[in-house]
This record gives sequence, structure tokens and C-alpha cells, in this order.
Amino acid sequence: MDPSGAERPRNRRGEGERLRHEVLAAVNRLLDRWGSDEKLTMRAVAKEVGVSAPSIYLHFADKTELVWAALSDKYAQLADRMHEADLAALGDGPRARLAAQAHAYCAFAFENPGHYRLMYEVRQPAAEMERIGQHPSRRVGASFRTAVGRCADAGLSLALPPNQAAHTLWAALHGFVSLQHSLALPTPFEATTALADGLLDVLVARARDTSPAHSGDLRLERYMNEIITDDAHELAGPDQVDDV
Amino acid sequence: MDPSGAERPRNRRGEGERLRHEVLAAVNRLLDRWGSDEKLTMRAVAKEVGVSAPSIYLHFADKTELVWAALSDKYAQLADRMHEADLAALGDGPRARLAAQAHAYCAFAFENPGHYRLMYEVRQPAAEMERIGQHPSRRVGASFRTAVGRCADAGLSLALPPNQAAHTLWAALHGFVSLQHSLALPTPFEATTALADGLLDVLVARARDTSPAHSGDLRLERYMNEIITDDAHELAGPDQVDDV
DNA sequence: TGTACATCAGTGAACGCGCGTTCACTGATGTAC
DNA sequence: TGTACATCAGTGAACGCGCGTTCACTGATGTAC
Repeated sequence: MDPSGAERPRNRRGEGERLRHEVLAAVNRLLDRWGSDEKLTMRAVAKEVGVSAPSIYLHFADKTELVWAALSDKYAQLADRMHEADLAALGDGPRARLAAQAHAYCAFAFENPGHYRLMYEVRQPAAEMERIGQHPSRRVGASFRTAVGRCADAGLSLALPPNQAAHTLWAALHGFVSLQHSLALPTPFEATTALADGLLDVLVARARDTSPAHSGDLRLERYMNEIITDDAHELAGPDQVDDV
Repeated sequence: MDPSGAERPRNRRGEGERLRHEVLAAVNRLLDRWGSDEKLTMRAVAKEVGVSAPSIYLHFADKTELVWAALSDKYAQLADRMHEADLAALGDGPRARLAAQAHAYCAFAFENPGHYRLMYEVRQPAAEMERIGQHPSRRVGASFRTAVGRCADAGLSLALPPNQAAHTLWAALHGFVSLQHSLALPTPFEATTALADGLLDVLVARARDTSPAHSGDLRLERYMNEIITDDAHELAGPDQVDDV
């Protein structure tokens, strides 16, 4: 929105569709700015665009459709971003490609916390789910699955069957990000990346001639004490019966 | 609530505190029944108790305090449940105790989807967080950390440093549950349990004389195809550049 | 033993607000003749 | 070239609803005298 109060020029005849994109862009800006959809009202979106609230209904049937449209964009962005990372690491072997996708996933979650949270809430309208046949984030899982499969095909040994390894990786990445968000952990992006790398080392073996797995990432270990604590010390609770 | 419309008898003098517990119980029932907090209004809670809405304010300053009180209970229940599982497996060695806690975690999430979702949303009031000093779910993480530490102390070899292993386990469990919820996966409870076991096998080695790790859980593998798919087949998208 | 009173648990009605959404309208602009 | 008109992008005001919350009130019950 233009904070100077300058008026938004009305679109020219035949170009009414431009408003649709402006509205979607506004939704994304608000989600980025607030990191949550709590305040995401039709009036707020309209104000961000510089337009009156009823104008939104010229392009979206209702709020659900609007939010879904914005989220669909973001799902695609996440998958595209993973794909780009995959391509960028194309020459470095299948394991590096998988790692690159995992990093891209984490980076997306960090840069778009509001979107990320919304994407994994259950508010998706059932009607839309049926229309497109599957949850859009399936593409993310599929992308991991393909990357893991390539590792197996290249002869790297997996600690779990490919499907299971891929799902475990995805779930853990989501868990890292989600816990970070909801516990309001003060850890930086690299901590999550390092956690992802650690899990990757465990799930898919490095090629024989490379250095061994995690090898004690001290940088990470420093953050781990903020993330998770042994309960013997400061925490009250019935967990006192420890070593028997 | 009594659907027969029979009136709730007013508490006797000096027993007004009973209503407080009835209200909390009602909140928990509604969360269980709906699996979400979407409809959780003061009026709905009052109706469930069989009382008028203003009566709630006799015991809770506002809605935030009410929800927080209900959630605090549930956090404690989760931690207690993990602790009980831990105790029940006390004779089976540290690894079994860790597994028991992981199973208890998954079981809780499955039986209380509404609570679980709410517990990991960010709505906790900052004021309350400061009062109690830390997020209540830290006790969960701490419990995992302790169990992992016991494995290490018993000489079982870990694939990651203890803190990191515990956090990875916790995050992955949360991820399994959360993905299951938000993707509306049709997989049963045992699938999640099996995923947890698979990860556990990878993270902490079994004692030498036991059978090897995952060993291809066919029961699980059947579900994996519903959970995650290779993107080469049905999924459109820019991931076509596959094996180069 | 009777009665006035303080106290308690709980209520009915309403306030004020913000929300999604609707509807009749406006003013600019392209077009047919 | 001028003008009437259809069409377009967008608006202002309001509707109806559900929400959290407030407030003055009620009726039962224990207690002091």
C-alpha cells in the first residue's frame, strides 16, 4: 500500500484482471509482515491494495477462495524453490541434490513463517481439495521421494526404505521448523540447517571416500542446549525416578 | 452437557470452585469432540457446562486465561503419560523406555487431535509464558532427552549427539503427527508408530544380541505409498528433469 | 425459635465491535451510428 | 465529428451475525442476634 495516501489509479478498461494479482500480492505481503493470518481480514487486504473491500469480490467469490488462491501460489513457490536448488546441485551428485532440497525447504520456512504456518493448518476447504485431487504439498513430499530414490539408485545405502526415509526426512524438517516456531526458540537458521544435515547423515550414507557422518558439529551443539534440556535439573515434574 | 435439558443444580454455598473444574472439563470435551478450537466460544463452553456465559467469568478473567488453563492441564497430561509409559517399560532397558515414551507421545496426539493442534499453535499469551518461565512442552523435550541420555549411558551407540538425537526424535514425531493431520492422511495409528520405530532404529542402535534394525516392515510399507509418492508419475510440475 | 441480613452462585439482557458480505450506485471510457 | 449508450472498474453505506464481555439483578442459604 502507498502510505503517502496517494490514490491508486483505476485500471484501464479491459485490464480489470490486474486487480486480482494486486490482491494476491497484498495477501502475501500481509502474511509476510505479520507472520500470521490472525489479522487477515478482507478490509485489511483491501486497504493494503488501496481499494475498497467490495472490490475484492469482483475477483474472488469469498474469503476462502482468496486465501486458497494465495496459498496455492506459495505451495508452488516452495516446490519450485526446491526444484531450483536441486538443479543448482545437479553436478554434485544425488546426495548433494537431496541436501540442497532440504536446505531450500528450511530456507523457505524461515523466510515465510506466516505462509508456512498457514500452509500446514487444516483450513483447506474440502471442496477445493477434491477439485485438485490431492493436497498441494504432496509435490514437496514427492520431490523428496525422488531425490532419495536417486541416492538409492546411485548405490548410496539408506538407513530406511526409500519411501520411509523420504517421509521421515520431510516430517523431521517440518518438525524442526514447527517446533522452532511454536516454542519461539531463539536459534538461527543455521541451527535448523545443521539439524537437517545431521539427520541426512544418518538417513543416507555418504559416498565411501568422504569424511564420516556428523562428526560432532560444535556450532550446532552450542544451540542444542537452548533447544532441548535434560529434565533432571531445572524442571519439576514426576520424572524424578531416573536411573534405577 | 445434559441433552435431556435437565437443569444443572446450583452448587452449594462455599462450593463455587466446583464450577471451575466443570468449565475446564467442558473445554476439554469440546476440543475432543470437534478436534479443533474453531467453535470454541465462551457461549459454547457455557452451554456445554449447562450454565450461562457470564458465569465463566466468576472463575476466569478472560478467554485467554481459560484456554491457557485447559492447555496447561493437557501439557501435563502428555508429560505424565510419557512418564507412565517410561515407568511401565522400566524393566526392559533404556531403549525400550525411550520407545515407550515415543509411542505414548504418538498415542496422545492421536487421541487428542484437537488439543494437540492447539498446543502447537502459537497463541500462548506472552504474559503467561513469562510467568512460568518457559514453554510447558519443554518438559516433553526434556523427557526425551533424559531417555536418550540413559541409552547412551547404557553403552548403546547413538547416531547423533544425545541432545541432537533427542530433538530430532521429538521433531520427527511431531512432524509425523502434524503431517498426518494437515494432509488428512488415511493412515492408522500403527503407521505412525512404525515410522517412529523406524527412526528410533536409526538413531539408537539396538543391543548387540537383538535382531537388526528396521528389517523391512511390510505392514508399514503398504501405507507408505499412500503417504508419499514419487513425483515421476502422476504429479505434474517442473520436476521432469530427473536423471541426468 | 424466629427473623433480619450478609453473602453466595449464578442469570438475562444488552453493549460494542469487527467481521464477511450485499446492494444500489458512480463516473470514466470505449463504441455504434 | 458529435452524441447517445453500453460497459467497465470500482465505491459507500449498510446488513446481519457472532463474538467477548459487562452490569444490574435474583433467589437461595447460612448466620447473628
